[in-house]
Amino acid sequence: MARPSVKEKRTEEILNAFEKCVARFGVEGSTLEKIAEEAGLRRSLLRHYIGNRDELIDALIARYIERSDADMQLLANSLKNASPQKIIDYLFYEEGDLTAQVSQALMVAAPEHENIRKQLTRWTNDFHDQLTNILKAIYPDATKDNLHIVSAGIEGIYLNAVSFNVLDDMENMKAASKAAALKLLQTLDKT
Amino acid sequence: MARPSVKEKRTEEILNAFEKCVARFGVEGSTLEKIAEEAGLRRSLLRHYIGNRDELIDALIARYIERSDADMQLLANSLKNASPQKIIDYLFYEEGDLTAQVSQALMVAAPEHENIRKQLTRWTNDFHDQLTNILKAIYPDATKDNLHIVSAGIEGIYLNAVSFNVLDDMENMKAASKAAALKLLQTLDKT
DNA sequence: TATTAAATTGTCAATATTGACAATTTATGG
DNA sequence: CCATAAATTGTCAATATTGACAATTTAATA
Repeated sequence: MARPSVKEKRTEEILNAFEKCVARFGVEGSTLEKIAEEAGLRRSLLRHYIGNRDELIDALIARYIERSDADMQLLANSLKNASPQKIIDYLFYEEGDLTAQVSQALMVAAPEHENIRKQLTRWTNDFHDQLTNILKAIYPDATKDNLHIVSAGIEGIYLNAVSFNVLDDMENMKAASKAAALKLLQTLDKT
Repeated sequence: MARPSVKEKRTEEILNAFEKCVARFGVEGSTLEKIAEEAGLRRSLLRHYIGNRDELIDALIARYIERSDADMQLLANSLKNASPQKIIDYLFYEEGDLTAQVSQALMVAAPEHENIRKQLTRWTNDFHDQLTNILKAIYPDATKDNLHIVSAGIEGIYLNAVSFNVLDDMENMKAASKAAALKLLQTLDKT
C-alpha cells in the first residue's frame, strides 16, 4: 500500500552513469554532481539509493567484478574446444569501449583503493586461469609452462588492445594486435 | 647582481612530485596541494614556477613525452642488431614502476585532454615504428605484415605487463608475459 | 478518499580546491 | 653595506565538492 519501489532501477542507472563518468574522467575525476547529471538525477538521490562517495565506489567495483566474472564464465563455456581462430575472434570482439576504459581507470585507482586492488588482482588471476584451461582443452599435449606463457601473452595483447580505444585512429594497431594473439596461440600447434 | 635562480631545479622537483601523485591518485586526483606537499613546497610556488593547473598538466605531459622519446632513441640505438633475447631483456628491464603507472594514468586522462591524447597517440605509433625497424634489422627476410604483427604483439604484452605493477603479487604473470614476448618474437625465426 | 511508504526536491553548512596577488625574505654583485 | 632580482611566504575571495537532513510530492491500496 505504498508507492512502488524503483530502487533497483535507480541503482542501475546511477552505476551506469558512474561508469560512463569513470571512463571519461577517471575515478577521482568523477564528482557526485557529474554522475548525477549523467544519470539525470539529483545528487541527493545518489546518496539516498546507494550512499556516500566511498559506498558508491564500492558498489561500482562490486558490480563491475560481478559482471566480469559472469562474462568470464560465458567465455569459458563458449570456448570449450573452440578453434584457435574462434577463441581470438571471441576475445577481440568489440564489447563496447566502456568496459575497457573503466577497467583501466580502476587500475589507476587501485593504488589508493585497497578494495579495488584486491578485486582486480583476483580477477586478473582468474582470467588467466580460465584462459589457460581453455587452451589446455585444445592443446592437451602442450606443457604447463607453455600454456601459461601463451595465456599470459594473449591476455596482455588483448587488454592492451582495448586500451587503444582512448587514442585516435588505432584501427591498424588493434588489427595487428589481434593477429599477434592468434600467431602466439598457434605456437602451441607444433608440439 | 641578484639572487641565483633555481627555476630549473624547482620545475623539475615540481614535475617529479606531480608524477608521483599521478601514479598514486591519477591526473584528476592530483590536487595542487598534494603535489606541493609531495614536493615540499608551498602551493604558490607551483603557480610561480609553472602556472595554473592546466599549465602544470601541459608541462607534465611535455616532459613525459620528451623523456619517452629519448628513451625510445636509446632503445633504438642499443638494440640495433641485438639478439632476440637481448631485445626482450632490454624491454622488460625494470625501469622503476613510476613510468608505467604514469603512462596508464595519462591514458585514463586522455579522453578529456586533447593534448595528452594526441601526444600519447603519436608516441604509441612512433614506438611501434621503432620496434618494427629494430625487428626488421634482425629478421630482414620477414614480411612487412609479420613484422608489424609481432611488433604490435610485443608492445602490447610489454605495456600490459608493466601495468601489473599496481596489482599485488604479479611476479609470475610478469615473468610469463616476458616469456610470451620472446616466444612471439621467435615466430619470426622460421621464414 | 485517506493512508502510507517511497520517491523526489530543496537547503544548509563544512570542507576542499583553485586563482590571484600582496608582502616579505634572501642571496648575489658592485 | 647597498641595490636588485629572485625566491619564498602569506592571505583572501571565488568556486567546487561533499555530507547531512528536512520538506514535499507521488503513487498504490484499503
